[in-house]
Amino acid sequence: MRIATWNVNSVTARLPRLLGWLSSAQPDVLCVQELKCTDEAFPRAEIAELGYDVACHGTGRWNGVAILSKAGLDDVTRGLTDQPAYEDVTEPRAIGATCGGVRVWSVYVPNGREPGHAHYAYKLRWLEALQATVLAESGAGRPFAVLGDFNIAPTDEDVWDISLFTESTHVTEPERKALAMLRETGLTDVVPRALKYDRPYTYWDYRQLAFPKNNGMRIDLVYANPAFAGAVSDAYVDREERKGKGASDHAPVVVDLTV
DNA sequence: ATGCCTTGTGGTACAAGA
Repeated sequence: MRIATWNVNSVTARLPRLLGWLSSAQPDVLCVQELKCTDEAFPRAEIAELGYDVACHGTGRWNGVAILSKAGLDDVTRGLTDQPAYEDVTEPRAIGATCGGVRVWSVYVPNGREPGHAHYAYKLRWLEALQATVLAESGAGRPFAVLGDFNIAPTDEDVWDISLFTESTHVTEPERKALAMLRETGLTDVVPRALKYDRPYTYWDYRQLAFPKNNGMRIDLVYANPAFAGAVSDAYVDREERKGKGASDHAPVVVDLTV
């Protein structure tokens, strides 16, 4: 089974590239983030034509997550248990489903904006809710993984120049502690191969030639329980999809499983 | 060339992204 995650930065703007990538990479399951559209506006028919069942969770111009599956799509859950709100809005940032016996969550962790900002505190609270959901669902022998845009670089090596991040989110100790807590519940960081250069970055800013300079970050992660991680036969970042006109600023992360 | 930001919304700019 091939399972992938991709922050598409608007599913409607990315639709031609999304359809092309689904056809060429042929994932059985794709976790999508940053839909930037309502469920009504989601391009369901075009994706269904490629053989995918769709479960989406979007409300409009910000956020939005989905799971596309050719392997079954059961027990869909929208939102985390006790998911915190931001400015009184519980945002569409998490959706779970069971696909061919594999439980997956597609998540778009809040950005945080800057340390000290209310959005940063919200990010940490949100990660606590994610941990509670993981604790409730990742046990037993069923393959389980949280895939998505975590907006956290797990180590200093996961950003192109750590010296530029002294005042920034994505690399702070509390954010990394939240990832460590997820690992302590039994999840493993499934680190993909880089297809070029030495680090498997998944995001490059649109500005300042970040992609040609490989000024990237690894923030799109796959956190898997032992049954999932033990079945991984390969994992890579499809950086080819970051090239050219009309690309998302994130590249897909692809994981192959023996199940 | 992988190439100097992109998106949706609302209105002829702006917030948000990380």
